[in-house]
Amino acid sequence: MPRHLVTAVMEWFGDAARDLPWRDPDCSPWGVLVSEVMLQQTPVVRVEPAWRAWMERWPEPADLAVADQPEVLRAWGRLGYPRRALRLQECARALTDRHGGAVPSATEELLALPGVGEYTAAAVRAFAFGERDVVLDTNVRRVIGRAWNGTAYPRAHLTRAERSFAAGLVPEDRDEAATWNAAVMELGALVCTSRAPQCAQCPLESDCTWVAIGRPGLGEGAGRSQAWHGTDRQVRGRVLAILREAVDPVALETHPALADVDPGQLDRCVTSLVEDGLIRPASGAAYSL
DNA sequence: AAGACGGGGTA
DNA sequence: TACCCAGTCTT
Repeated sequence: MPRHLVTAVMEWFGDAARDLPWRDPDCSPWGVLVSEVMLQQTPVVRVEPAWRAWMERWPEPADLAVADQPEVLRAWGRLGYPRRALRLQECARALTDRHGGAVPSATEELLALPGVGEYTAAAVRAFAFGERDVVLDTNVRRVIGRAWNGTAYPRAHLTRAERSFAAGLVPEDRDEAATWNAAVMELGALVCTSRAPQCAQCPLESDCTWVAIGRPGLGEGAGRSQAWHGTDRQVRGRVLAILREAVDPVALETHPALADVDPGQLDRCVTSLVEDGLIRPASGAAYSL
């Protein structure tokens, strides 16, 4: 196992690490957990201001647990996947109910929390508690795949073999493990990017298997572009955007900003939003957060 | 194992 | 315009 690659990434991180508020040594485990949930599919630059406002408003799980849902959804704003906001509040309630208002450090307890899956549980353990764990997000998988395995893009699903290989890279030492997890993720986010990797800036360039074989497959593994325009997801987003801005309940089916939406699709989306608990029927045929 | 689920920045 | 992003949950 070429350990010197691991060392090179950790040394690179010493100079290149971004100064992010949830990396502050004084940041609470709750702050780390909030950041990780927000960062699920939303880039750092958009999360940072929302995270600061969120933490100022609800500094502890107990604060968020008793917040009004419409306020929570408005604070979530345009981060996307708003069901995460509801899960985060459910998570806060679970923390106050089951864990005395604190974030647990045991994997099993973390995984039992709403909105916390394999990645987030590992990330909280590593970044909030300094535990030695295997943190595998899309960045880490891409770096390992390229530098050690010579593949341009990771598979759609995490395999047992991939998890096992990544585990073998994590340093035995607790502090080094924590540094490695943050460092390799940062390398994937800043240098070993998906579309346009900056190999000339990479500490692994001279040791990278993928570079050695000529960087094959760049731009290929992209898969089919996910449809967006006119999808239910887009319509749901538009409905939510209207209700976030509204002071009073809104009659959606006659709303001018939704006039171009097929009535059947609009009805389907409104129904699903109600089922998801994101909106609720108000007076008459109007809806609100 | 596959599909659903937001939204905006970037090339 | 197309692609990408610190994933999770449901079926």
